[in-house]
Amino acid sequence: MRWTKTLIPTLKEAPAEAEIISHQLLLRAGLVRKLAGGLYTFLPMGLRVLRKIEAIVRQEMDGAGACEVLMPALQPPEIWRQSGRYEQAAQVLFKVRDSSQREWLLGPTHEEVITSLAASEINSYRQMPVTFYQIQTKFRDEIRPRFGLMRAREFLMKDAYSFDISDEAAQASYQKMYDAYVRIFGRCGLKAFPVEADTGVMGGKFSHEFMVPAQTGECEVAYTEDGQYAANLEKAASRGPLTPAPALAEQPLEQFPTPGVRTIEDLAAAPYHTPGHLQIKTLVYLAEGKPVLLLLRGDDSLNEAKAAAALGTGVFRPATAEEIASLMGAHPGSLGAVGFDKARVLADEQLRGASGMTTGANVDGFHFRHVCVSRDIPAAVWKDLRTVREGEESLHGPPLKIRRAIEVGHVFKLGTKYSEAMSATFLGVDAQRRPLVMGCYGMGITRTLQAIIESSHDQNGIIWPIAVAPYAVCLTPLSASAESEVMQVSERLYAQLGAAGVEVIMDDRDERPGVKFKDSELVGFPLRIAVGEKSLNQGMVEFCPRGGTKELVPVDAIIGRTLEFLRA
RNA sequence: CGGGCCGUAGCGCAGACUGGUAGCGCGUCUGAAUGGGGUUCAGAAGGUCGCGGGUUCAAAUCCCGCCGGCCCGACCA
Repeated sequence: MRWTKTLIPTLKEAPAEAEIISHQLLLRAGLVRKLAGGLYTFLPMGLRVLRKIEAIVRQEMDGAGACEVLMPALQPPEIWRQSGRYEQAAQVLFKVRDSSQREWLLGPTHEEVITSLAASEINSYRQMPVTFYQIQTKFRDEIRPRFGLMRAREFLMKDAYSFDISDEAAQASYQKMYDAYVRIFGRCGLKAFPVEADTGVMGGKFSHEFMVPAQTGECEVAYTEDGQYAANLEKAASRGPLTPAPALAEQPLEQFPTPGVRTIEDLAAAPYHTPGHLQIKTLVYLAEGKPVLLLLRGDDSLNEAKAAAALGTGVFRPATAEEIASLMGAHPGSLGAVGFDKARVLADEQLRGASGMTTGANVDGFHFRHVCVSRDIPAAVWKDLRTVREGEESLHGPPLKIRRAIEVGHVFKLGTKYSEAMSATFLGVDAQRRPLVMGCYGMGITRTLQAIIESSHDQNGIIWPIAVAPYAVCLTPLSASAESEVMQVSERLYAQLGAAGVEVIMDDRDERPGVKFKDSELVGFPLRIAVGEKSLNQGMVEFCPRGGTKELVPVDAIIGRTLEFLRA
C-alpha cells in the first residue's frame, strides 16, 4: 500500500472528547472517526487491525474445535420474552419498529438465537459436544457511551456457545474456551489475566473475566500477589475487615439522643466517639418493589452485585427519602433495624456475633448503644454484602491488593438456564430427555483493539505488536521525486518486500522527513525502513524498530534482516 | 435519570463578565525557499457563532426554551 492511496488522517492535537490515552491515539493515528456518541467508522488502518484480531480469534476458535456461524443482528422480541430477559435487560435493548409497527430488537448478544437454533437442530447426545461461535456487530443502548470503543453502542464481539450433555462435559468445553482465550490474548500482545466474576444478568453457575491491567479500566480487581487469587471486586471475598467486629460483654440496650447526627462520620466524631466499625449502617432498598433492610458495619460499603445475589433479583434500588420516612418513621441518619418487623432484614456476615454496637433508633435524633445483633435484631438473615478492601486477608492468607483493569472477555458456565426456558432438550443414551448444558464465551473485539493501544504506547504514539499491526513495515523514502535514487531504491524494496509476503506501506508523500517519522511512530508500525540520501551514499538503509534502536543495514541485506525481525 | 461544564472555521481554543464590522494556533490550497525529526516566508480559501424565540437602534455576547456533546454519579451481558 502507498500512503497517498489510502486514508490515514493523523492529528497533531487530541480532540477534546478523548479522555484516555488509547482513545486519543485512536483518533490521532487516524484509526477511527466518530459518527455520533458510541458509533465509530473504522478507517483503513483501524480496520486492518480489527481484521488481524479477528483472524487470530478465528484461528484459535477453530483450533479449539468451535465452528463459525453468523446470526442476525435483528431479533424477534418473542425469544427474549421466552428467556425472561426482555424485562431483565430492557435498559440496554435497542428496540426498532418495522413499517407495520412490529417490534424488533437489535441484539446485544445471541444466547436466545443460538438456543432456539439448538432447540430445533440438536436432538441427540450424539451431536455433542459442540461449540458455535460468531463474530458480529452487537448493539447496546448504553446509558453513557464512553472512552471511544471501550463502551460503545455498536461494537464488534466474538461470542461462542457450547452445548453439552452434562455438567462434567460442559466443564471440559468451558476449559477449552478458557485456554483458547489465554492464547488469543497472548498473541495479541496483551497481558490478560482471568479473574473470578459475577454472572450478573447472564445468569449461570460461575464465570471468569479476562482482564487487562490499566489505570483507566472500568473494572476493579482484587488479587493476591502470589497469583493464587483474582476476582472482580463485585465478587471478591476476604477473611473480613482488619479491625475485627467487637464481641463485648452484653449490656442492656440503651437509647440516647444524637441531635443533628446524619452520618457514620458524625457519630465517629466528638462527642460520641463511636468509630465506624462499632456502628451498624442501615440501608433501605426496594427489591422488585418490596422494601428490604440491608445492614452493614458502619465502615463497610455495600456491594450491589452481592446484594443482587442475596436478594435473588437484579431489580432493586435504594429507597427514596420519602419512601424511607413512610416505611421507617424516621429519616436517614437515625435508621435502625432494632425491633423492626415491617420488611426483610439482611445483615452482612461481619455483623454476626457483634455486640456493643451503635445504630439508629428509628426515631429522628436518637440512636441505640450496646446493640447485640443476635439479641436485638433476631430477624436478620446473614449474607455476604460488603465490598472487600485493599489489605484484608484473602481466604488463603496473603493480603488482597486492588487494581483497575479493562474487561476484554467473559466466559460463563451457563448450565441449563436458557435451554430450560426455551425447551432446548436432547435424548440421552438412556433415552431420557434432558436440557442442553450450555456455556457462553464473549470477547470484545473492538474493545480488545483499544486495550492493546492502552497497554502498548509511548509519548510518540501506538506501538503495535507485530501480530496485529496494520502493516508490519513502514517503508519511508526521504524524497518523493520519482527520479531520485532514494525513490528508485525504495520502489525496488517495496516490490521485494511485497514479494516476500511482508505487509508493507510506503510513505510516498511529498513530506519532510520529520513529518513522516512522526506519523509512522504515531500510527505505530513495528518497523520503519528509512531510505535517505545520506545513508544510501554508503549503500545503507535504516532499520528502525518501533521503540527500539536504529541500525544501518546494507541495502541488499535489508530484506533478510526484515524477515528475521518479523519472525522473531 | 440526577449534578456540573460546554457548543464560535476540519481540529484545538480566545472573544461573552462590560452588547457596537468574527479572531488566534494547527490543518487545507497557491507560490517560493528549505530538505534527516511536525521547517520558514508570502498569499488565499474556509464560519447560518448548535437551533428557535425574546430584550435592544444593535446580540457570538443579555434572557427563555429546545437540541447536541463532555465530565461525575446511577447503570453496565
